[in-house]
Amino acid sequence: MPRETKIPLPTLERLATCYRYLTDIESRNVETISSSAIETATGIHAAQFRKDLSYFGVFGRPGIGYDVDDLKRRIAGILKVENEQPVILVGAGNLGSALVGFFGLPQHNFHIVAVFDNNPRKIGQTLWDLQVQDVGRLSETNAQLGARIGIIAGPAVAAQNITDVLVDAGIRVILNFAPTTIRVPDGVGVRNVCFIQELAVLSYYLSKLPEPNVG
Amino acid sequence: MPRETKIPLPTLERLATCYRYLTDIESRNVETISSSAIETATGIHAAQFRKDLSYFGVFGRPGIGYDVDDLKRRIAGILKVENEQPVILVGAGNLGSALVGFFGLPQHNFHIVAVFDNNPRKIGQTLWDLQVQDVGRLSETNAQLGARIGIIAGPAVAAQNITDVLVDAGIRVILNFAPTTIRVPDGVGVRNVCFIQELAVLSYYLSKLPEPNVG
DNA sequence: CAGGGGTTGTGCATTATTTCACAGCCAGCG
DNA sequence: CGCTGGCTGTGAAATAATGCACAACCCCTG
Ligand SMILES: NC(=O)c1ccc[n+]([C@@H]2O[C@H](COP(=O)([O-])OP(=O)(O)OC[C@H]3O[C@@H](n4cnc5c(N)ncnc54)[C@H](O)[C@@H]3O)[C@@H](O)[C@H]2O)c1
Ligand SMILES: NC(=O)c1ccc[n+]([C@@H]2O[C@H](COP(=O)([O-])OP(=O)(O)OC[C@H]3O[C@@H](n4cnc5c(N)ncnc54)[C@H](O)[C@@H]3O)[C@@H](O)[C@H]2O)c1
Repeated sequence: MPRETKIPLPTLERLATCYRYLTDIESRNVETISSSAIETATGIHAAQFRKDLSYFGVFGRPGIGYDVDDLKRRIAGILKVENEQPVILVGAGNLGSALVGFFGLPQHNFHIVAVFDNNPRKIGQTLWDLQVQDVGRLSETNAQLGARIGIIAGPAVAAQNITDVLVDAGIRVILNFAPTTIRVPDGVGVRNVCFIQELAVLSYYLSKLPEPNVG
Repeated sequence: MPRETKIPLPTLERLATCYRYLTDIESRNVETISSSAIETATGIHAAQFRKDLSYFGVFGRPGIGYDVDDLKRRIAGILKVENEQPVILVGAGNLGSALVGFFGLPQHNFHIVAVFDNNPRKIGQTLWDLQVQDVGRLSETNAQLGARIGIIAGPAVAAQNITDVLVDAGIRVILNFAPTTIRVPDGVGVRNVCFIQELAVLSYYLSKLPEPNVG
């Protein structure tokens, strides 16, 4: 029963998917859930899921399954999403405003606590309940906020620049929406989200799909 | 030299990343590029990249590297992104409007040609240069547009519903932004993009990161 | 035309991840 | 209490993906 071995990245992604699902069904009054029920709901292979949990010493009850409430708490503990976490966002454009207004974030304990931009026209504007601040003062501001998670929603050309500013301000992990690869020093984590890339892969799928068998 | 064997999904994702990068450097007048240069720019391991290309019979020149222009065209051909592709979008909310206004899409040949919603207040509104249409008429409209790529930007509770409508209208691949797992019939491709999941994984990283070694 | 520095394509070893399959456990029931 | 149907945890086998290492190749230079 390895407790602290290296965890495969796919395992973490599956746990996150599952966590999302558990928050869903929590509202309905489901008490316990089996790994195979999770498979049908999320597409995660049942044995895979059980093994994922076993990495962390999370166990269900044979013959019964997992206690929904407990399972959710345990996964939250693993992913460290039990407590509210401050997040700062750079780039108050189209995507940035959508993110600030996205209620799904606070619902999952991620709170955007500050928004920055470098455009004088944007600085000072109010986005939902936040005032856009000058990116030049990011470091200063974050010294007080203490956020360690940052989101890049600025243009690709500025992404590296923004990255450097974020890292300088003590940000330790970055979610990057700009369609470009950013360089970070060791000890800083990055995940890229690129819609175009997703569409490109879908486009490939599309070309390989058999013709529809409609009458 | 396997031409039409099963292609690993990571290979496609890497090609998409690389494609994005190539469009970047095309503007500057770079003629050729080596796999190791691609590695430093994108983080994709050089040998890996060469192997990825070899699946498709795309070859560079030993001692020289790859012709940028040609390579870009070849990858575009693989991913089938050489020609304009119509895309339809469901959900004219925060995220939906950001997507419609996102110039990166047409730049990469993806054109959002119609937007649908079920909220009477949204229907008829103009989003950039598109008028929001009633989702009830999606199938009818798409019979003319012939789009085969669909984007879901509606709420999670409606996602399955929207999926069914899309599939019914002849959509063959779906990019799903709703934080829920959707079921599709065989022969329909799906990719999910879930920001919360990304943040959750980052949150895990964060907890495992060594403390910053700042003086 | 020989030699050198640089780069590719790819078989093979290595590492990572998934899947199988089954012993062991649990609750309910007669 | 003993059996039964259902579900878990996990070692071992299978599959997938990556990284290595090197022959083959190309251009340039002298
Ligand atoms: N809009 C979308 O749906 C969408 C989708 C996928 C990816 N993206 C990517 O997200 C990023 C933002 O997209 P958008 O549509 O919101 O663009 P946008 O132009 O609307 O917003 C970009 C914002 O970043 C600000 N900015 C520019 N340079 C900056 C800097 N150095 N420091 C701080 N702020 C700076 C600009 O002033 C602007 O407000 C882009 O990289 C885009 O490719 C957008
Ligand atoms: N806003 C973000 O930054 C963001 C980020 C990540 C994921 N998401 C996800 O994207 C989706 C949309 O987010 P949003 O912030 O734009 O929400 P939103 O509420 O602003 O927009 C949702 C839109 O979908 C429409 N809609 C609802 N039911 C529909 C149906 N059955 N058919 C057609 N249209 C329908 C609504 O009328 C509304 O216009 C949500 O699932 C959300 O979780 C949003």
